[in-house]
Amino acid sequence: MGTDQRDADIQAVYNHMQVITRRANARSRHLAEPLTFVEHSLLRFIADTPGVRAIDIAEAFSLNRSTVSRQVATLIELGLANYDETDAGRGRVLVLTDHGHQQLATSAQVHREVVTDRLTGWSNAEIASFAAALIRYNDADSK
Amino acid sequence: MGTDQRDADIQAVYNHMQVITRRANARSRHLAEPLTFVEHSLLRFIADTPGVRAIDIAEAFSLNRSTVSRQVATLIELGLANYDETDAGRGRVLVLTDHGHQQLATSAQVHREVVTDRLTGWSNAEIASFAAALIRYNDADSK
DNA sequence: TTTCAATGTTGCATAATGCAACACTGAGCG
DNA sequence: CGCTCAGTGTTGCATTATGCAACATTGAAA
Repeated sequence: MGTDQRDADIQAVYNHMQVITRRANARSRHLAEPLTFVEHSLLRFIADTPGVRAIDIAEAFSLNRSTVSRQVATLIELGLANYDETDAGRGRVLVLTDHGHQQLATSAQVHREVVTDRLTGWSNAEIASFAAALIRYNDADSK
Repeated sequence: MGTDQRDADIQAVYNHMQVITRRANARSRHLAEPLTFVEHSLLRFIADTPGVRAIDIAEAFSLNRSTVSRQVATLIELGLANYDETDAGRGRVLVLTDHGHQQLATSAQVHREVVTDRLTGWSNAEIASFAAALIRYNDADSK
C-alpha cells in the first residue's frame, strides 16, 4: 500500500515537472524579458562558476560545443560577457561584464516576481521546504 | 528578516526550476525513449482530456495551431492517436489508439524509474510533500 | 439555405541545435 | 628550445520545432 502511494507520488512528480518544463519553454519563446531563457541560464552559470570556459558550459548543459560557441558569441555581441584577458591556460575563461551582471540581476528580479505571485498564500516554511526539495532533487542528478 | 529569507527561497525555487527545465530539454533531445518529450506530453494531455481538439492543445501548450497540426499529424502517422470518427461538432476530437495508450504507459514507466532513482533515500512522506507542492505550484499557474 | 466564424492545413521564414571538418593553442616531450 | 598533439573553439551544412499568414474546410446560427 505504501509502495503504491509512493509510486503514484513519483509519477505525479514526473508529470508536474513535465508541465513546468512545457510552460517554461512556452514562456521563454514568447517573452524574452531583459534576457532569453538561454541567455539567463548561461549568464547565471558563468556568474556562479569562476574560471568557466565554453566547453564547461557545453558539458553542464549537454549541448554541443558549436552551439555554445554561437551562444557565447551572442552574449559577447550583446556586451553581457567577455573573455578574461588576464587569464592564461587552456581555453578561454568567461566572465560577465558589468552590464551582464546588471541584466542578470534585472532578469532574476522579474522572474522572482512572477514566482512570488505564484507562491501567494504559501507560508515561509512551505516555500523553504519546496526550495529545499528542488535543490535536493537537482543535486541527485548532478552525481 | 523573514522576508529576506523568503525572497531567497523564492529565488532558489526559480533557479532550480530553471535547472530542471534545462536538463529536461537536454535529455529530451538525446533520448527519445519510446516517445519524444513532445509526444509524451501530447499523448498524456489527450488521454487526460476527453473531447480534446487540436486547438485545445495549442491553447494549453501556448503553441501555434500550425505547430500542433503538424505534431498531431505525426502522432497519427505513428499510429498513436486518431480522430474520433463517432464525434460530431466543431473541429475534430482526438483519441489515443490502443498503441498510443500502450506507448504512453511504457514511456511513463521509463520516466518513473528515472525519477525513482533520483528520489532514492527520500521517505514516502517527503515525496508526497514534494508532489503536493509541485501540484499546488502548477495549479496556481492555471488560473 | 446561406453565411460566417471557428478550426485545421500548408508555404515560407527563423532560431536552436547537432555533426563534421577545420583552425588555433598551450602542455608536455624530446 | 622547438615540435607535436590533444584540448578547445569556430564554421558550413542539415535538421527540427516553431511562428505567421494565407488559404481551405466545416459546423452553427440566422
